[in-house]
This record gives sequence, C-alpha cells and structure tokens, in this order.
Amino acid sequence: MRRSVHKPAKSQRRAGKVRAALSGDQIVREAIALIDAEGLDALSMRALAGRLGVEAMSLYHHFPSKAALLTAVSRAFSEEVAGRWVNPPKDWKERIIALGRGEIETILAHPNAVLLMTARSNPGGAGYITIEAMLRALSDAGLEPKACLLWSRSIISLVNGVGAFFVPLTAHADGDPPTPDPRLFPLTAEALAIRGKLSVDPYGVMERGLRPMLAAIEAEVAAKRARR
Amino acid sequence: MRRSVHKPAKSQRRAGKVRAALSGDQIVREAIALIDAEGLDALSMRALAGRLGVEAMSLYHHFPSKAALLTAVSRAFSEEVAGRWVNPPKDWKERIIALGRGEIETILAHPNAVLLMTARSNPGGAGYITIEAMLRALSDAGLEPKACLLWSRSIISLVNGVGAFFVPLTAHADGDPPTPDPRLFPLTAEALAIRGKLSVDPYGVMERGLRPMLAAIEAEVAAKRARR
DNA sequence: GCCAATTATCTTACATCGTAAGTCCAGAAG
DNA sequence: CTTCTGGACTTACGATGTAAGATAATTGGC
Repeated sequence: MRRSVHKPAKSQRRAGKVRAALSGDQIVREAIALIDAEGLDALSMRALAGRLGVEAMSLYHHFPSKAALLTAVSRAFSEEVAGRWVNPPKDWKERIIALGRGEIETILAHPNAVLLMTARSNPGGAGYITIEAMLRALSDAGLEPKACLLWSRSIISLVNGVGAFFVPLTAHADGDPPTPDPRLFPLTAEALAIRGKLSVDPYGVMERGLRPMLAAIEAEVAAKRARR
Repeated sequence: MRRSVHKPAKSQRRAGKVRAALSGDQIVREAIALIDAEGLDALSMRALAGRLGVEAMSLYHHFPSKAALLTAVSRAFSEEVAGRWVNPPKDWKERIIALGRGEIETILAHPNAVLLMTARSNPGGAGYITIEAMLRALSDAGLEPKACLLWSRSIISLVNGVGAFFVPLTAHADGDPPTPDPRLFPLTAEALAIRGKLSVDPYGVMERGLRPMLAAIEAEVAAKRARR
C-alpha cells in the first residue's frame, strides 16, 4: 500500500501536444449530447462512459462525483447563454431582455436539461458570467447591491419559468395522467387543452412579463433619487 | 445476519392481528414528514415503508410507482397552499397576491421539498385548486383563456422563484464550493456574500415583483377594451 | 360460525445505480 | 535502460426501484 496522493487534478499541462483521450471538457460535451438525445435520467456514469469508449470509473479521474459532473454541465449551459449574448445593448433594460432571450434560447435548445438549468443556481467558474451581467445591468440601473440581488432573482425566475413553459411537455412517462375534471376545474381543463396547440412567441411572452418589472425598477430608483 | 434489521410486521403478526392499516393519505403524510426531516434524497421506498412499519413492496398496492407517489405528495402540497388561502379577497389582484403568499408560506414550511413544489406543475386531482383559483382571478381581470394561461405561468414562476430564494441554502453537499473570483465577478461575489445575512420579508419581495405585472395586466385589459 | 374470495402485505430476486479500493499499463523523467 | 506516475481498468459493495409470486388478514355469503 503506497501513500495516496489524492488531489483533484489541477495539472492542465500546457504542453500543446498532449493527446488526452479523455478530458473534462470532452466528458461534459458528451454528457450534454447524451442528455439531449436520451434525457436527463439516461445520464448514468456507465452510459456516459460507454459513449466515450471508456469504463465508468475512468470518469472519476476528472470529476470527484456525479454531482460535480452535473455542476460542470450546468456551468457549460451558463456559458452557452453567455455565448448567445453577443454585443449586448447599452441600455440596461434592453440588456436584461437580451440576457433573458439567451437564457430561453438555451433552454429551448436543450429541453431535456431544463431541470438542470433552472434548479442549479451556482454553476461556479465561468458560469457566473451571466449572473454577473445581470447584476451589472441592475447596478447600472441605479440599484444598490441588496436590491440587485433580489430583483435579479425575480427576473431570473420569471425568465426560467417562461422558458420552461415552452419546452414540449414530456408526455409524462412518470406518475399519473392527471387531466382535471372539467366540472370541478373548468378553467384549468381549458388551459390544459390550449396548452399543446399554443402558437406564441416565447420571447414575446417573456418580454411582456419582464417590461413591467423593469419599469418598476426604474420608478423605484427615480423615487429614491427624488427623496434624497 | 443478512436481513432483519427491522421486522415489526412479523412481531405484529405473532402478537395478534393488528395490521398496519395503511392508506394512501397516511403514506403521503409520512412521506412529507420524511422529506421534512431528512430531505428529498432520503425518501426511498424502503425508508418510507420502514417508518410505517411495513415492507417496501406494500407501498405499491397504494401507488403504482414512486413517481406516482411523488405526484401525490406534490398534490398534497398544492392542497396545503389552498388550505392557507382562507377567505380570499374580492379584488382579483389581492387574490393573486394572497395566493402567492400561501405558496411561499408552503415552500418555507417545507424547504426540503422546494424542488418537488416548483418542478411539478400538474399534481392532478385536488391539487388543481390553486391553479384554478389563479386562472379564475386572471379571468376576472378580463383576460381571455390564452392570456390567462400565459400570465399565470409568469406569475407562478415569479412566486416560486422568490419562495425558493428564501429557503436556507442547503450548503449543497454535492458538487463544488463555487465561490466566484471577486476580481472576475465582483458583483456576484458581493451578492453571494450578502445572500446569507439578508433580512428581508419574502412576501414583500414577492409583492414588489408581482404588482407591476398585475398593473400591466390591468392596463392590457383596459387597452383592449378601449380599442374595441 | 365457517369457508371461499378478495385484498393487503411480505419474501425473494434482479437489474441498475454511484462509487470505494485496488490493479495495471503507457509514457515522461532521470 | 529503469523508475515514477497519472489515468484507465477490474472488481466489488451497498442502495435503489420494482417484477413475480407466496402468504396472511379481511370480508361477504351461507
């Protein structure tokens, strides 16, 4: 038994020719491909390794646990959102709307990952780009840090919720077929009936929900300035 | 010693004829207790059965699958929201705010179940009460069904997001400790620092985000009426 | 009260999951 | 070359959801 070194790899050789068969990025890419193709539940360490032509345990040399892998995947999605955010508008309101659009685009591009994207708020690393951009926009609006935090949360929730609404429902493989009784819940039944054939622009829906909030923020800042 | 860590049923059988008297409602109640006490991940069929003095497979006579059980749990939470919604206000805006308050109260009462409550939208059965109430309020506001559906989604997302924000973060045992680099993401780092010591009223935050949306709905209805 | 039918529970078993521990090999360093 | 070492492989374990069937408790008919 030798002394165990046990250190999460930070090596990252800068020798430009190392042809590592497996890299963290490659694993994350393949994980996303698997999720897109077969759903979040299909992402097991063995299945993912199989796609990479490798055994399951090999993945643990790049991520300490499956949870860490999922965090990395979530971070990759955040980066994708940031990537869609090309030449951000100067006006902070338009900037926030553009951010929201990128978020929804990414959700719709990876419908099977919607839970990952909406449930994990702290992706770490480069995943903070979008959060920082959001806070920056709110800060530019004139809010102080605490208000930035609270409003950002409201905005992100709204955007994610609208995005999630527009991913095609998964035909609920789980649980029940819970169609509401039209006599007890007439409006709900009608809403569910429309639900499928709804042809509206997700970004328009987001914007209609978002603009009133942005206007309220503007008014809040103006009011505080006037009071001072 | 491979088995029989617990076997209460057998002793009961020996002692007499007292049976576990298992019912769907009781299972759901115990599931909620387990989630509240030990978290969502701790809810396994065996653990739940153990709490009920029963074997795991017995649960399958009341629910066809674990997913169905979770749906039933989610429905129970919806019913709890409805239960908090005593004497609803006349004004549709106040009614929506009251609904949102009940939702957040329920989320905060069951912090470990926040994912269940926010991710499952179709609880079925009596769980539709709150959705129906929300749609009814929007309908009273003067919106037509399609607009009701879209706006309800925005409102629910906002409310759930604000509620989820205020559940104490679980120090997420999984994944990474993703503190952002303050040089790259100064605002994010600051926000995370405030995050813990934030003392604000969740309901106030919700209301501040919600009222602008409700005002926008009112304006939308008024505009359409004027146009006609 | 007794027996058959029904219902709810238990037993056993299996495939799959995440992952701990240890083995093995190829390439870099001396 | 030899040695070191990092990454991939093998094996194994406990936990999970649940299918299939055995078994016990309850109920309804007489």
